[in-house]
Amino acid sequence: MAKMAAKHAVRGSRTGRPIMALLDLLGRRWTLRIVWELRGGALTSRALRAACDEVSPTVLQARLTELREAGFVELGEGGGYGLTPLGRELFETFLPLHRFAERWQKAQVATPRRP
Amino acid sequence: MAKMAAKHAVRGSRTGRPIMALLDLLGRRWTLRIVWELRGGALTSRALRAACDEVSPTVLQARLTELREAGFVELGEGGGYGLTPLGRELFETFLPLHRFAERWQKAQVATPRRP
DNA sequence: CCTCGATGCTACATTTAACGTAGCGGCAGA
DNA sequence: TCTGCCGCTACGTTAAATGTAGCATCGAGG
Repeated sequence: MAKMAAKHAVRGSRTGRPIMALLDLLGRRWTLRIVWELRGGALTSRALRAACDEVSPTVLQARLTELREAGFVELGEGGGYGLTPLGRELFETFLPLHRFAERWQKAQVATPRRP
Repeated sequence: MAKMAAKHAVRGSRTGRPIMALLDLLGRRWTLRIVWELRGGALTSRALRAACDEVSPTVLQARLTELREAGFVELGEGGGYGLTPLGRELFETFLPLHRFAERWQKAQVATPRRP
């Protein structure tokens, strides 16, 4: 199998199942977090970096590029990154995760660790 | 507040916001994919590995351990990994992503790439 | 008993991704 | 002009993922 495709094709995209491509894209470090932090509106790259616990700008730019190519994020006219309408849809798609996360934490403390 | 569990605490767990911990956990390679592949029922470690495009067993075991500690996955009596009730809830939480992914792919081909 | 095959899981060397720090060119305001 | 922030990049270091091989264990068949 040749390496094929451009820089880095989304893993799983060759399967033809878009869910695989999406799961791979979102399964990279900071990707989900970035979308989450942009939920309240556009942020400058530096503000976004601060919101993401001071990610290294290398990864931040890489993720932003990927997210822009995926059509989820855009760089506004006057600067600042924001979600596209599609990106906002994506956010709302996994928004229920928020409430789930809280129930999960309760289950965490309620469930004993490995004995 | 200090939960501070085992080896590597989930990044973001120190923020006290469970969504951060969850986003970090799910934002690791193959984690989302693993949950996805277990949606149809339990799989043996090797079958799961095959389903995940032959991930290296190192990462697979690491993710399975994390997912088990998180209470999303369990190792059945007679062998084979399966989702716990909580894990199934998690899956159903980001199940809408599936339909979104297909709309996304259409938007992908409709949107011009880099000229 | 003894191999055979499959299970869950690990070792380890290599490759890749992420990190951390510094800095670039550009542009607006003081 | 001199700050100060903008988006973005270079580059050396550290951490994670990959790929291949193998271990111990168990159950079914011979």
